[in-house]
Amino acid sequence: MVEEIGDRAQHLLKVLVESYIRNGQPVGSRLLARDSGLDVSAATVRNAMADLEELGMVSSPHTSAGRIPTNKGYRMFVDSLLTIKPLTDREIITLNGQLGVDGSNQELATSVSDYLSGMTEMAGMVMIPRTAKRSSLRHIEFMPLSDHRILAILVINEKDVQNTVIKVDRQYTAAELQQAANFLNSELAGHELFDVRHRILKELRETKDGMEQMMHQAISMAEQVFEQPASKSNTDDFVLSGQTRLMGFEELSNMEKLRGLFEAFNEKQEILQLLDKCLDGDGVQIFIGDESGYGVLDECSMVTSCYQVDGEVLGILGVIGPTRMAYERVIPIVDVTAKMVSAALAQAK
Amino acid sequence: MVEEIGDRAQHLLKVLVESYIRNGQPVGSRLLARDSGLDVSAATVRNAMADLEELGMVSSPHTSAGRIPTNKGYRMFVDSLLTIKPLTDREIITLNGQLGVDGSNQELATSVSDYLSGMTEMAGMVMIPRTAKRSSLRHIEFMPLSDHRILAILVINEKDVQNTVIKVDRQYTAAELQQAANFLNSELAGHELFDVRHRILKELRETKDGMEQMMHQAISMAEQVFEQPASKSNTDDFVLSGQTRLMGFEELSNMEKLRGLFEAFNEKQEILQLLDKCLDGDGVQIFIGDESGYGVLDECSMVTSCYQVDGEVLGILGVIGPTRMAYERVIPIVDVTAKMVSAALAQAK
DNA sequence: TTTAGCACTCTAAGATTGCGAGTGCTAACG
DNA sequence: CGTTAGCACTCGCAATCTTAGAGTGCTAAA
Repeated sequence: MVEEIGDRAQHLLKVLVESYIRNGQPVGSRLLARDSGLDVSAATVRNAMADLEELGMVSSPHTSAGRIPTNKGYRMFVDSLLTIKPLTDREIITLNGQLGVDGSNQELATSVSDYLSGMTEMAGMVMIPRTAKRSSLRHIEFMPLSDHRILAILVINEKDVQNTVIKVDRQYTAAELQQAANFLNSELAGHELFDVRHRILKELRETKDGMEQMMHQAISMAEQVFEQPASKSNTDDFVLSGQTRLMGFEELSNMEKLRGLFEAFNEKQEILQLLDKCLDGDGVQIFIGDESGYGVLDECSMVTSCYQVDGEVLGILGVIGPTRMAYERVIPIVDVTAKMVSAALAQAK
Repeated sequence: MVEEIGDRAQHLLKVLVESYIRNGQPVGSRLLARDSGLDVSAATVRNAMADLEELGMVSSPHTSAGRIPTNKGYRMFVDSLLTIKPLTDREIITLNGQLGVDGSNQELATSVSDYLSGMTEMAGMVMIPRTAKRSSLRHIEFMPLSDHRILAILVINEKDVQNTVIKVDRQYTAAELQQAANFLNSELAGHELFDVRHRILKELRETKDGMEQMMHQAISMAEQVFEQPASKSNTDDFVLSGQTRLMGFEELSNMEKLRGLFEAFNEKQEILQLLDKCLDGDGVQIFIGDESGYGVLDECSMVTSCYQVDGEVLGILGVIGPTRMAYERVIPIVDVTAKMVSAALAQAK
């Protein structure tokens, strides 16, 4: 099971991947022998290549081209061969300047995503998971609409606003709704959304009898309100930017592939699912090619990391680009960005 | 100034454009002579073609290819030669089924845009102009945040909510803010947004002295609130869908062009500006190629129409696709869609 | 004014060729 | 036994050439 790879072969693989990432050209034995720094002949390198090919680390596009890394080769490269290149101070300062904590989460996410895209020249993404355990209800408000409908406005977490239309069985006056909102605010404000969903139900069951009619109705309205956001607000907490940069890469010049990719971006749903998987892992995570089991990402890799406050994961950010990307640069960028976002959020709390 | 084109030449141009739209191939004189239905020889057609070329209606990619229409040729075609093909009843019914008036404007716009994209197999777009004269303020509400900031929530037009963070010079209590909101609501609720922007200023000036401190402050808060939305909410009232369909067209297989186009979609700003121009015109309007003076739309055309209620224009909708599109189908689709949206909105009012 | 005829032009698609890069194999070497 | 040099072989790429076909413009006749 354990695949044996000699030190020299490992080194050669490393140099090969680096060369291929730099030039995008299949790497031949002569060139590799020269660039490796080892004092061996091309023939020796060829033997090593044959071994690596057998292990599925490299492959040749055709008989007389050099070798290119396979996904498995990339995997080995990033897992154990990669030499990370730390960010310069200047780059870190730039990032810090971009991070405004003033705006809403949406705005923060957008600016971070832009930053990631700009630094890597690929597509940047930031996701705020919908479970959002940290979000607490600040205030709730009702407003009568026509046709037995009510507009409910939730203020969450200091700066985010969410609104939902619910339907009720009769027309309510503004005063009635005010009363209902007052009641709900006194009961629920300050609690976390997750808890709210459960406390509501409990309260309804337990104190069903001894309550005023009005409160009864207030609670059933609240129920309606808190049912929806889980599915509806899903799409709003994912920001992607710089997609068009991906059009510049040769490996994505196939229109079919590219179209599939962009359609996936539009769907969001599937990408989100994929990102969900990263929530568990700590530190930078990398999906190479279709490791994600997601066809359209064939020739792409995702480099992600989660950001967190007080040890609790708040979300995921990262970049998406061609598999042939400069990992040694991209990885620290994603890593540092995640840490700085974490810090910024902690400070803002 | 008036360019003379004989009846036969016009007919030939029509057939040529139709043929080119269908096949995407330059049209030669022999084929054209046959398809035109006229009883003339290819040589005669050639003479006519030479005239049309001189007038700038057609051009040949190279000496021995057929002719293709120029933008000017397309323009003449859609202006005076086109035979519109009405929609089938079934298509109209489908559209009607898709139009839900329940949701917010945003949702309505999305579904219409999807419909347009689906029917034409190109990109659909729906814009709600930001001037939004019809939108009236329903309710305003303040909520204290930390650091001398206040969250202002506007309810507009029955179902849309907008929120803005403003900064003030001191901390206000919830009660104070409630009082301010009450005052503003009594003064402003029910008025159109456009008017509100102006009434506020007036009122400030005129009654400056005889007012309570609180109201003074309320007004200056309101000023801040109504300043921002003009620029901020610009981006939210434009929906585009099916962009990826454009990737299927040969004329857009040039990566540079395509990228420019998609970047323009992301910017939104410039497209909106363009759409603004259509607001004046009545009925279906068509931009062919770079008539818009907007480089990235080189090989594209836009077909738009505005939708309105009570004779007042509410917004623009339309499709964007390659210049070589089936106008005789697209035009009625856009036309009918605009009318049905108008009707749906009138009914909902 | 229209038409037929004709020489001419240009492109797109094969076919052919040579070159260069790179391989795999084998035999020799330390 | 790992390493190396040598060599025949394969393959793709680009350049060159060829050919077929489509279409044109021009001219002269109807």
